[in-house]
Amino acid sequence: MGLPLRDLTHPTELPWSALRGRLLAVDGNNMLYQFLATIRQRDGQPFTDRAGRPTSHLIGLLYRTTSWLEEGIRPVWVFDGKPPDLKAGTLRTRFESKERAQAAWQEALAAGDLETARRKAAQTSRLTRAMVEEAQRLLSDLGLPSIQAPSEGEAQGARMAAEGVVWGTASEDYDSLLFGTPRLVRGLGSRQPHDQGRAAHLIERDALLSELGLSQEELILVGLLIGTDFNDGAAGYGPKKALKLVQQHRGWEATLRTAGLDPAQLEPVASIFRSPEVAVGPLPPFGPPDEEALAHLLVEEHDFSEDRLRAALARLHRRPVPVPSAPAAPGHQTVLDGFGPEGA
DNA sequence: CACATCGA
DNA sequence: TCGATGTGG
Repeated sequence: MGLPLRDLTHPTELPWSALRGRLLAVDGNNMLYQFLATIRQRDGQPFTDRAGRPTSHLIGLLYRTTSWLEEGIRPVWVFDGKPPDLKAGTLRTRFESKERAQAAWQEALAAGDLETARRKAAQTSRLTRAMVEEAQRLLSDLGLPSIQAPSEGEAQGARMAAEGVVWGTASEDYDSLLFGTPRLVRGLGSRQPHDQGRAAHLIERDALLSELGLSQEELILVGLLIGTDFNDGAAGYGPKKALKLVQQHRGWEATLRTAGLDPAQLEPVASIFRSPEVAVGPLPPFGPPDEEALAHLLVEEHDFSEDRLRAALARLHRRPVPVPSAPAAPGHQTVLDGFGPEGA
């Protein structure tokens, strides 16, 4: 998933407390996928309700968002819409690797190798439309906004961050940097002991660009060379070699040709990053949780323990008074310019 | 993922 | 009291 930009970045540590009162566009598909991969039993079986429907995504969503809210982090979940046609190859490759993982999972189980079984099972995770809809229902019952992007969620989040509607984007993938997010927060899930100051990692686009001596256009060029969800990349080019080539500033076409790529063919890929399809409209409001609806969804429909739900909800009542997070450009009418009323 | 439980 | 391990759904 995503593109391997990690080696080019130098993230700074970002304590959760630094995010208090801030709005974050959360990559919903990315997060839910992580939950499906991680929240499993020893043999790799996902958690299910009594009807056999998976619940791992709901477990992760409930606990993680209540943790965030308790710290005053204000998540705006953004979900993928229709993938660009150019993503078809990536989607097919992912499907095939899931099939292989499925077989490897069964093999490991038969061999009694639980550790391998769990790892392979994680790779079989599939996020269905139904799971996303349930997650959106859960968010709505929690009183949290969610946004359905027309296409890539990372693009939608990046635009919202660039417009100052949210402070930054949260994802484990690096795609939103190519989409122009000013701030990417990674590791918002890796929790440490509750008291011992949890920390995420922050990548700031401006700092990244000046460190690498690149423009935003050139960062996209690096992406095209190493490969994105929408193109294969140049043979023999990884992050290091791609960066080195682009740093020679030979221009768009010469750079691609040097790496054996066809500039004309890559133009549509570049335009996905430069001017992606994004939604325009008011930011849905935050509101108070609907505890009855939550009990119905989680306890009655999906067999959650009532005690655990209550414990999770108790953390919402402990949440700090929200500090208004300043939009970057007050007074300017831009996409998603609305700020709903604060919840209780 | 977060929480409960257990043994050093 | 704390890391390791188990449980929840």
